[in-house]
Amino acid sequence: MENKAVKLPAETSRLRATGKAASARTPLDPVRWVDTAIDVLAREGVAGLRVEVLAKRCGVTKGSFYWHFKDRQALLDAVLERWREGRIRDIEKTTAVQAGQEREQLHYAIEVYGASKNRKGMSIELAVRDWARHDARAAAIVESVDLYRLECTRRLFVASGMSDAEAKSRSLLLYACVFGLSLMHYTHFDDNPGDLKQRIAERIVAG
Amino acid sequence: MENKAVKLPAETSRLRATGKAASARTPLDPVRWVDTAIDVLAREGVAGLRVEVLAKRCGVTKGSFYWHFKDRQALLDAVLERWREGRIRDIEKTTAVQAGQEREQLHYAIEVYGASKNRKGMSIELAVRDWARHDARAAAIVESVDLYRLECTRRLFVASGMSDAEAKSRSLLLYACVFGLSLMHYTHFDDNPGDLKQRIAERIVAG
DNA sequence: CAATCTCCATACTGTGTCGTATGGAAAAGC
DNA sequence: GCTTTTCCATACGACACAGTATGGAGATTG
Repeated sequence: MENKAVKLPAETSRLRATGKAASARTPLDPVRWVDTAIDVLAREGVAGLRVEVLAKRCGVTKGSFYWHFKDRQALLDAVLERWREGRIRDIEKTTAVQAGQEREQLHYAIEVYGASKNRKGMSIELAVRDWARHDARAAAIVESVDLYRLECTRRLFVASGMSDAEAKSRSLLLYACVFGLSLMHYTHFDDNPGDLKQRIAERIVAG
Repeated sequence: MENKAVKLPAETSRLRATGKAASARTPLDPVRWVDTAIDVLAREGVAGLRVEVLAKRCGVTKGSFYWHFKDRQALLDAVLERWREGRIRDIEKTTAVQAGQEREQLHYAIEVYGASKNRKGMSIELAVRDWARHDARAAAIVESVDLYRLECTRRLFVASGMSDAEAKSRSLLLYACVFGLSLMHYTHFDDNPGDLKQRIAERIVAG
């Protein structure tokens, strides 16, 4: 009666993955709800995650929502969990490297976050972080993700020949700078932002 | 009829500055409203700036608010303007230095922002920055403040002997890192955060 | 003392939101 | 074919919020 949200996700998900488009009757599943929720989260922040708004974007009404989720908080939890899983996978992919290529991989990690192609990902990132400033659950998720990230890049710095203490500080510097840059507006500060970013990246990873 | 908000601010302000405590009849002025608004902003973000909530915190009702301000947006604008003025003054104070002490002053600037004593200031900072992600007026204010900050620290880096391009990148690195650090949760990453911060600061300002 | 002005309370409308209750159409199971 | 289950629409109550209208108490001014 209470945890309908976890009911048969694999089954319905498979059903939608068969290529059967949104025909006469294609039932929504929690996955779809979380998808659109993250979309809205990226553009409006957690305050934009309102039940009726999401329902309209899904082409249904609230009735559907409250069948799939116990309440609004259940959706928020699902969004957080999904975000964490995605981040963990992403970090593992980004920091996987063969020996000797650690510095290049660190540069790549910085570039990926700062890339303009990844604007949506960074919007989600900032939205979740602001969310975490007022919500304990979000804060816990963010902290766990941060710890994982910091640890992965720390290993890269160590593998590239740094001391453990230095590697830790560099790792923290890297992510702080990446996130900090994304919430600053420096378009009119320099006419060559590419050179700026290059110098900054060099300062972060160079020995 | 429309811009009551700018009505005699100096006069009423002077009246409250005479030491006359909140006795039987001490009228509120826009300054008081903005004060409490910034207080709420620090703890709940711009979403917490609701008219009736602020009124309750001021010990009055909405009637008072709509006498002093045209609407909610007028208060938000006043908050932004006040924030900018405070930041500009603060930057000028923080980056004023006699020749030869530029590096020490840069270290001091980093320390001030990262200090735990300045938590409220950083909360406001982050709240305004998140606000700017969804509001054009806030974005304009943040950009102007950022430009001023970047320029001030850039001068310090130049005065400490760096090239102009390097000074620009260091200036951006400094603020990006300061703000980025404040929205990360790295408490459990290292048991000696002081050493981490010291290394990071050194990496930012050292030649 | 009367008129006016200042500052705020109260009451109201209208909208947006969460959550519940209930019914109903389509599919699945027997 | 009938029943049950699945998934959603509709209607409703309760509350929070922005903004307006109006009145009224206290101070100020003439």
